[in-house]
Amino acid sequence: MIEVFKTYLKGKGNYTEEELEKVASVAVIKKVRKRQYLTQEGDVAKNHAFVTKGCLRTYTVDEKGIEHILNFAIENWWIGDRESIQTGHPSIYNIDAIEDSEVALISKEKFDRLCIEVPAFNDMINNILQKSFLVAQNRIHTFISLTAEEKYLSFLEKFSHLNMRVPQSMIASYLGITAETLSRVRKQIVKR
Amino acid sequence: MIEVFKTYLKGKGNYTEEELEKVASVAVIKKVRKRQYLTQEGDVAKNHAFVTKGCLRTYTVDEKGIEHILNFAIENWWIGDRESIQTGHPSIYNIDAIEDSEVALISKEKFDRLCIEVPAFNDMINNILQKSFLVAQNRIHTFISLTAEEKYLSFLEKFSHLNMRVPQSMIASYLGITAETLSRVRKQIVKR
DNA sequence: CGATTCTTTGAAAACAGTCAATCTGTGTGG
DNA sequence: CCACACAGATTGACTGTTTTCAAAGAATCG
Repeated sequence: MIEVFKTYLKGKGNYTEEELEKVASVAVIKKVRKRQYLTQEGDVAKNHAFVTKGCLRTYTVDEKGIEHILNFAIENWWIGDRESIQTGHPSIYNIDAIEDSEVALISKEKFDRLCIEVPAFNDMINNILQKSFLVAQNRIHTFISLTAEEKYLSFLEKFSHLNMRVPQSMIASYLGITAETLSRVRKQIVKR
Repeated sequence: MIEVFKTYLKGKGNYTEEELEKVASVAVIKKVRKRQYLTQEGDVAKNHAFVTKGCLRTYTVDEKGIEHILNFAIENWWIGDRESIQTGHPSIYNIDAIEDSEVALISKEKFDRLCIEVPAFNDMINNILQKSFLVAQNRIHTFISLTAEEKYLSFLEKFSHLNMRVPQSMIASYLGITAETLSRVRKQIVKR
């Protein structure tokens, strides 16, 4: 499945054949089965992860035991707690698989070295960061300005492919509403 | 006030004297009076802005005329719609001054050239981007997991300095709640 | 099929929003 | 210096939305 990663790299940057090999060679493929953790709250995250297959999520669990999903990642997305990786502090997030999945792991050290030694890689990562920031900004805007129903509709517009793969209760969590509310919201939408 | 910018640069990256001058020399100082726009919805943003004095905000106005504040920026913060600057699409945000302010403007072209010609600048910008992303991520987490009161308390912990300078109604908007709700929340907190 | 997970539904309670009125502090012009 | 206007904050009464809790119904999987 390293091919998925290589194909992705080709599409995202101007890599020479050599550089491509260099990047791909440091990645370690790992299978993560449904419900299995990639990293857990309290761990110090050591790896950046690129999803080659399946679907994972980043989330926290509060005192009441309620899960709050911060992100989903499917094929061709990156996942991982940048904060913990960079700072070396324990992560506050859990990451686990929603489907049987496969990821390409790159350790912090190797990742940082790639950023220095392969300019195309560095540029690619910064582009992704830039895009991630805009997506986050956008999501914040939905939280401060939209109702539950509008948030769901906006989610469908942007991430309809996720809607097919992820349980509704998790989408509700991602939107910051309860599963019951989402169920009712959907009923309302269908009615019209 | 360009000195504020230079001091900031010195603290944020390993610049030679030359590089420092090069960066500072492309910045154009602009005064923005209270309530004056820096950019308006529909404009194509042309400049990155660094705040040397005062306080500005990024916000949208919905169909009902309600303002939704996405960000504040005070001294030593950057502000500007990266999306519009990069893509050349009209901005969906308004940026205006909350206090009489002063910003250092750097045009897209000059900014991009600095990123290429001054590695320290490029690194600094990417560091800021990384940090901005983490802050945004964190804010998203407050939206999906906290009540109005908890969001306000969390805001106070992180941005008490803003609390002193920004009207409550704007903080409410930033938190995605109404001014009335914030007022009641504060009353509750004082009671205890 | 039985077990488990996910979704839907109902009723009541909690929470936040709306609208309108009042209060407070600040600054301006006469 | 006072009167007045204005912006911002508070309060009350009411409405509407969302959550909570509990139970019942689908759907999925071994």
